[in-house]
Amino acid sequence: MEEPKGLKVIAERLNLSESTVSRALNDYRDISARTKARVRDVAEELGYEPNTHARRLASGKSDTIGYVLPKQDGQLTETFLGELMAGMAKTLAGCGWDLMVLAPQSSEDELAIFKKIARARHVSGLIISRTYIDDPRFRILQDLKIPFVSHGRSNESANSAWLDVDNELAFVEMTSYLASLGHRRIAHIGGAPVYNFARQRADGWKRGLKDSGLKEVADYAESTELSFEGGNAAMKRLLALDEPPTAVCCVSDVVAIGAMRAIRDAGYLPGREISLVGYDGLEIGSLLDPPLTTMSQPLRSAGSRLAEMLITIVEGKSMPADNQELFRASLVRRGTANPPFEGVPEGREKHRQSINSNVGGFES
Amino acid sequence: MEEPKGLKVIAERLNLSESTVSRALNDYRDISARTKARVRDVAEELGYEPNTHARRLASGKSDTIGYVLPKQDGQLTETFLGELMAGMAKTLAGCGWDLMVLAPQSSEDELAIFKKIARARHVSGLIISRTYIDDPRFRILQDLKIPFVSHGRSNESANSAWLDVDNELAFVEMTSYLASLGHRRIAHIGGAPVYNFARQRADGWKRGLKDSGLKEVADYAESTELSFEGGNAAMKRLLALDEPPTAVCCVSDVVAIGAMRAIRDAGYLPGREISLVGYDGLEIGSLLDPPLTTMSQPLRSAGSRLAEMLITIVEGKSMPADNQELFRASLVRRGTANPPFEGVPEGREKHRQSINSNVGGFES
DNA sequence: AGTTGAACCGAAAGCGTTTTCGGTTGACAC
DNA sequence: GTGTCAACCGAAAACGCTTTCGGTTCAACT
Repeated sequence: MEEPKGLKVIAERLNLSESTVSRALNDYRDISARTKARVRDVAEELGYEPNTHARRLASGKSDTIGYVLPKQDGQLTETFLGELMAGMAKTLAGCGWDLMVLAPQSSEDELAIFKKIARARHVSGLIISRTYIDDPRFRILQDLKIPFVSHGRSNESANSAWLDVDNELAFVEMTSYLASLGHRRIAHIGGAPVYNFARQRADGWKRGLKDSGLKEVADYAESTELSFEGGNAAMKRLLALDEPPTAVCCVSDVVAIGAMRAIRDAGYLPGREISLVGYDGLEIGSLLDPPLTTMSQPLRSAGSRLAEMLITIVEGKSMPADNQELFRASLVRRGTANPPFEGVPEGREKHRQSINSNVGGFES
Repeated sequence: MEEPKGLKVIAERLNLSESTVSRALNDYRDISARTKARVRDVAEELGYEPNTHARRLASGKSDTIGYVLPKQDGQLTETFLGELMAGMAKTLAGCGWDLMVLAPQSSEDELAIFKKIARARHVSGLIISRTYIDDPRFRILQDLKIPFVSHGRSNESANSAWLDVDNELAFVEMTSYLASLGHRRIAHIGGAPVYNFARQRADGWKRGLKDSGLKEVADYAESTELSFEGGNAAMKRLLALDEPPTAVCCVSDVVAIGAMRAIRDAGYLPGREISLVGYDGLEIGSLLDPPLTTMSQPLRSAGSRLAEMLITIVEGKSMPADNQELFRASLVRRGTANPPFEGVPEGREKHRQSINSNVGGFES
């Protein structure tokens, strides 16, 4: 028993034409309220669900947007992906849109994907992330006339849509906070200067120094890769300076944790001899010893907002340049940012002794 | 100047019919090699890209599979999502398939999504994760005749497709490893017993004890939520026992890190007085102090394999029950698993003193 | 010469919607 | 009555592809 689906059955059941049924379901206003109600009832009763492909073919819309996963330099263990995508998927679903994931393997692959989308148009818009200071994707997407929103700004993003966290402000606050605790020698461990957020954060640090009347020391501006090892290595370099900093602003929690390790290895206690603040608000930071002070940013709402913005752009209801929003990060005070250490050297010695008493079998 | 896309243009350029062009591009074998070549050349030259919706409508296939995000109990900060999805998206893209993300907000919502898919069929198959011991979704999806693969087994998964890690074996190995180091009092901090992996891991621990000739102590079987706090609280309970364990198998790295905290707070050093092993292989564990010994599982390849399996099932090339695969986790020896501590009490005292010298401002 | 059968290709019927364009009502005003 | 205007609804043409069903050609085999 084949049960023929579709508008057809509904139409036959009601002695209406398919077109009337279609318009009734889509709430056209040249269909009487009574008819609409009857149609909806029958549709409900039959469990009717429109055929997505037919609808999209006929209407010329795709009701789909794509999220471009960051190209994986190494492992793709971003903790924010889940929250971000959940935020997007939820709001999209609310409007009947779908979320598709694109996972380019390389820049060439990414370009090929973009070109394909530009032609096939089976995806109406894109959300990109991990933006670079000079990010060629902005122009490429504009040239290809693919609507998009970026999670993060770029030099190229002046007249495109974006949602970003005010990284600079966050690092101004971070730096000022450390200064207000009494620190005068505040360093910065930044990320690779290709990433736009890395530059913004470094700028914030510089401005924070200036605001607090501190001068910028060139040796205090470190830059490293966004990993534990990166933070570790950078902190080691800072510690080797003639006059090491007493506080460090870290570009990310992961880097900060690497730095903590270096601090420990040098026989100090993070948050005591050397204060530091991370960025990301990772839950894991709260369980470290001592728990990592950090700045946290909203993620789910960001995903949601990104989706909203993109939809209005795709539908032509607003211009890209009118969709630029700055979210704000907030300081999470935990244990690694404290006033400068005034203790006697013996504290340091004692600490080194016990912390580093290696029981054997430790590999790192 | 409207440039008409489609098969039509190609057909006209070559004086062929649209149907021939279509079959040429789809490599039908009743088209001569010469014609195929000519068609492909022109298609290439024109930058032809078939209209996805038209193709799917005509063929009745959707070439799309959906990944169901874990329902978020709390924050969705799974570190494995990125790798897993990248793995899926990559292999899917290789076959011309799309990956769509579904983010159910609740169980009811999830059911609604399933029902919709069952009717609209715009998604040909699903990948689900975070399976429960008794997971209603297995039967629901079978009843709705939606092809699916689960990442993780369940009581209900006997004749459905799944890919899982041999959690039990992993924990047997973990437990045996600790026993081989000389531990006799080995505890387990498990996850909520609704999750199937939690049960498997607990079972593995029990079997590992038996294999090593150790007897299972009821008080050593802790169960908690999968968070830092959960691990922390469970470890506190273990430490409060008359005869605390000397080693602990933790259901996840996150839980293990929480446990480490409790160990420290009690004045001990993880890996010295109390050994522990986590599970997940999180990179972050390697930068802890001491670095966390753990079991790591392959993720990207799992995502890739899940996608492959689902495709063959959707295409009817294999039965669900024939697609059941067990991956294997591997031990990552780092710093928190060592032979039982034989030291004198003073070591402990010294340690407590310096570790807990609270500089002030620590919140946790 | 007639038959057979590959090997190739075209015509045309879908696939299930949306949307344009008219056409038919009936009410209401002139 | 005739004209006008809403208010409703139906016919039919897309949308761009796939796929079935033949049809033609030409070589090879009786």
